[in-house]
Amino acid sequence: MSQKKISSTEENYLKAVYSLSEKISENSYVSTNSIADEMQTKAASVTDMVKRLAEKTMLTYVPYKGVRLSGLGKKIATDLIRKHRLWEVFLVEKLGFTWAEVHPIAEQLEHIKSDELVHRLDAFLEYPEYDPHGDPIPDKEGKFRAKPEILLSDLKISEAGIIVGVKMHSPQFLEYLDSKKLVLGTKVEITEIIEFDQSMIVKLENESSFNVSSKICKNLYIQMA
Amino acid sequence: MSQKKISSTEENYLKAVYSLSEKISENSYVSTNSIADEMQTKAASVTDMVKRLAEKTMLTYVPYKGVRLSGLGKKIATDLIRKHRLWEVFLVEKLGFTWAEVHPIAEQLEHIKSDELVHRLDAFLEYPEYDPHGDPIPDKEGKFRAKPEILLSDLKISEAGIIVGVKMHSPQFLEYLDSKKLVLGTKVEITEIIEFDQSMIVKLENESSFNVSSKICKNLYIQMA
DNA sequence: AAAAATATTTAGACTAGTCTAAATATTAAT
DNA sequence: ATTAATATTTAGACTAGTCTAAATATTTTT
Repeated sequence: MSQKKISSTEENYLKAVYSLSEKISENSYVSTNSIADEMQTKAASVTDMVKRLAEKTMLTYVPYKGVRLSGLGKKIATDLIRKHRLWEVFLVEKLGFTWAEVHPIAEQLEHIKSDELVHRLDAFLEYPEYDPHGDPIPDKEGKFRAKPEILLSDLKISEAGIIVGVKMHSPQFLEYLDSKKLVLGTKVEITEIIEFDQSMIVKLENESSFNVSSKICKNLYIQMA
Repeated sequence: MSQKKISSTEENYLKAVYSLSEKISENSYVSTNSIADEMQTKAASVTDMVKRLAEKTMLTYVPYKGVRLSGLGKKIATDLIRKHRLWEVFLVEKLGFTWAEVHPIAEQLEHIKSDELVHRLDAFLEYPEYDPHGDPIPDKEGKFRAKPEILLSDLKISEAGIIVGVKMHSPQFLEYLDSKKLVLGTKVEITEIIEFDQSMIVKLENESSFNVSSKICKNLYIQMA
C-alpha cells in the first residue's frame, strides 16, 4: 500500500511543494523558483527533480508554469508532516527537548520508513492532536484538524485569549517566547495598543504586564477566551 | 567533536568492517570480499569505498590485503552500534515491538545525527546495559560491557542456566524462540543430550520438557545458575 | 507592440555510489 | 616452480542529485 521507492530528497521536494501550495490559491501552480528558494537550491536542480517526480506521478509539471501535487504526492507530503509532528511531540514530551530544539531532529526522523512505527508512536503519545508549536497533526488519511487562525495582533483592547500556536518557528523566536513566558497555554489580555508601531501591552495571568512588538503579535496564534 | 560529514552509506561500511574485525584475529586485515558479502554489494564497489574511507582516515587500506579500522573508524562504528541498540530497547520497551521486528527499523534510526538525542534517549530508557537480544550496549566512549559467552550447547547434563542472549538474529529464529517460550530470562535445565544429533532435552521452570535442536543450542547464550 | 527585465529550461559538467567486464595479483595445487 | 584457481583492482559506464552558464520563454514596462 505505502509508496514503492522514494528517496528522502524526493520526499523533501514534495514537502516543500505542499507547504508552498498552502500559501497560494487553490488551483494555481507552484513555481520553480519558489521551490528553489524553499529548498535552498538552484532553479535548474528543481526543474530536473520535478521532471522525475512528474514521471512518478507524484505531481503534474507544466513547463514555464510550475507544478501541482497529485493525490499521491499530497499523501506522501502529509504523511511526512504527520511523522514530523509526532516525532516533535515525542522529543518534547518524552525526552524533554524544548520546542526550539526539535525541528532539525524531527527533520531527520520523519524519513524513517515504517507504518507500524508511526502507528505505535502515535499510540504511545496517546494520539496527540497538536505538535509542540500548536500545529495540527494530520491523521493517517492526511486530514487536518482545524488550525489556529486568530493572531494576537487581531485582538482589540481588553480582549483576552490563550496562546495556542506560533506562526514563525525560528529557534531564536521560540527561545525569546520562553524567556517572556509566552508559551502555549498562557492566557494573555490586551491592555493597550500602541498605534505608531502596532505593538501591544499584554497582561499575563500573574498580573505582570509588558510590551510585545508587532512582529511577535503577528506570529502568535490565539484561542479567544 | 563529533564527525565532520559522513554519509549513511559510509557509516554502514564502517559498521560492517567493525563487525567483521570482531570475527578475526586482532591484527589481521578485513578482506574486500568479506565486506562485499556483508554489505550485499560487489567487491569493486568496496574497493572504491575503502579508498574514500582511507582518504578520510577512518581506516587503513593496503591493496590486495584488506583494511583495518582506525581509532576514528572504530569510534564511528561503536557509536552506531550504541544508537542501534538503544533504539531497539526503545522499540521493544516503549512501543511494544517484538525482538524479531526491531532490527530493520533500528537500522534506519541509528543514522539519525544528534548526540543530544542519544544522550536523552539513553536517560529515558534508564541507561540500559543490554539490548532486547542480550547484546551489550557500548558506552559513549565505545567501551563494551562483558558479553555473554557460554552457549546452551556448552552445558552438560543436569546443568542449568538462564537465557541471556541470542547469537543469531534472524526474525524466523526469534519468532520460533518466542513460540517455545525460550526468551531472555527463561531458566533452562539440561535433562538429556542426544548424542547422534547433539540435540538436547531441556526442562523449563514450568516443568515442561522438550527437545531443542543443536542449531538452536548453539545460538542461545546462557548465564549459568 | 517592442524593449527590457525576469523566470525558467537546457546543456554540459561534477560527485557519490553503484555495476560489469577485463586485467592483474595472490594463493593453492600439482 | 609452474600452472590453475581465486581474490582484488582497474576501466568505463550508469543513476541520482547537484551546479554554472547559456539559451529561451514569459511578463512587465514603456
